[in-house]
Amino acid sequence: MGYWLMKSEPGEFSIDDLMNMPGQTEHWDGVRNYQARNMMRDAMKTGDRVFFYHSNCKEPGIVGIMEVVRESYPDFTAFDPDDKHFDPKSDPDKPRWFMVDVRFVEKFPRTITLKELKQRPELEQLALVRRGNRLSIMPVTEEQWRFILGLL
DNA sequence: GCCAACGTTGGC
DNA sequence: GCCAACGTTGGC
Repeated sequence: MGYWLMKSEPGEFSIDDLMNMPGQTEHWDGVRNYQARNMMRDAMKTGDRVFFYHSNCKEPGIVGIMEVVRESYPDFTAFDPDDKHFDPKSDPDKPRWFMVDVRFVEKFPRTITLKELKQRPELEQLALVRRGNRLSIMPVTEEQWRFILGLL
């Protein structure tokens, strides 16, 4: 099984929003970064576990867990001129952007804050805490995954 | 709101 | 293919 971390601004889409979706499931649209896209398109598999990270907010950190329930397919928001994430260069016949579907699994009793994650030498290699890293989707090793859960 | 870090764009 | 200009991310 693969492990991941995905960021979202809670003002845009929070873990509570995911909980309240029909089937507690939503497509992870709007990713417009090639590295992040490649991970979704090529590496994320059904059943993979994903940390839900709240970014650009008062208390940035990991707030819960979700699960990949559908593997990559074209991000249709790129085709819609009225959509915030419209990209005229993405053609329905040759889509540039992809997404996966995720389902809510668990909301933590508290946020595991970025501050806390940064203080742990065990997580030095985690992309999230590396200087200047802005990737919105990143892999997490099994060891890192277990260690982070142990912080709760 | 500031700004450092990074990715993308486009002229040459 | 280089690189300056610009836009975005996201912590603080």
